Amino acid sequence: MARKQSSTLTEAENRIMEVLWQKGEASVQQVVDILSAERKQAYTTIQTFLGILKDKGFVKTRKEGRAFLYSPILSRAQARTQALKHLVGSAFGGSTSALAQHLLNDSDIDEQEILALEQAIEAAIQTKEEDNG
Amino acid sequence: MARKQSSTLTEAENRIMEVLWQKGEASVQQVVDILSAERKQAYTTIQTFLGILKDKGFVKTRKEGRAFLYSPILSRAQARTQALKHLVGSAFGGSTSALAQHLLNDSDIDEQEILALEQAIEAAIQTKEEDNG
DNA sequence: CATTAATTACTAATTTTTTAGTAATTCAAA
DNA sequence: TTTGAATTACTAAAAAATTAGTAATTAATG
Repeated sequence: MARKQSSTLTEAENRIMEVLWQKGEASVQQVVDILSAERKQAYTTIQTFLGILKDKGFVKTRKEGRAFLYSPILSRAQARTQALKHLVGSAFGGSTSALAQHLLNDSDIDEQEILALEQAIEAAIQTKEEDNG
Repeated sequence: MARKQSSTLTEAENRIMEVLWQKGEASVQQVVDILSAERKQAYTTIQTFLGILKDKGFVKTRKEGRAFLYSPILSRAQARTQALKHLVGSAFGGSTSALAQHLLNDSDIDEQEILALEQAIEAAIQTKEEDNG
């Protein structure tokens, strides 16, 4: 027996989704061009991954002339939520608080960022209070 | 060509490290017994993973009678830092702030947890101020 | 219309991850 | 001291992830 398929985007999938999120819509060739700046990859490699993303329901296509144009169905926020849930589940015992604690105490987040975070939290609390009446 | 080996713990590796973190030290058999409550796995499967973890330098062994006892070299906090860094790098464009923002706005963290988080942040700020004089 | 360039569809191969079996060893007990 | 159970060492194999090649198709252009 063997492993089960990843519920979140794999790294290669994520790189490609990043392009689609940035551009909104792109052909295989366009993705190749953009990714080639950082990382040389064959046209057919990108094509394969776009096919996988299509199969998984993360992108949709429309035909423009001879080529397909790919666009995201899964949003960046959705992907982030999935990835975060996955990490919290596997590495933080399912506790978001444990993750937060870790961010504050053990990781290399600096004071500047903590203060920014605090303000974000204040804002979030305001919003939630408004939501709940 | 193909993918490069994961820099962080894989899921199966993590499950086993979790046992070692909890117990401090354990034999193959003990890990099997503990994990079998949740997930039936062959003795040799656990043995293989402990070998992999040894190769990767994440655990060390000492011989007790006929059996080896395994204990963590990599701490849970270190593993969490690695996993978090990896996630922030791949899914949050390298920005810890983006992760924090996401936690507050887009994920399903509830108000209770946000309040707890705020207190943790207050405490963290206190600590950092003390550190910096 | 034939050639060519881009694109798609299909196939293939390698590494990692996950899982487990078999053979050999070792220590204890009958 | 042989038997047996636990353990190790080694091997195997399948699914997932990553990468890319080849053949077929399509559309434009000389």
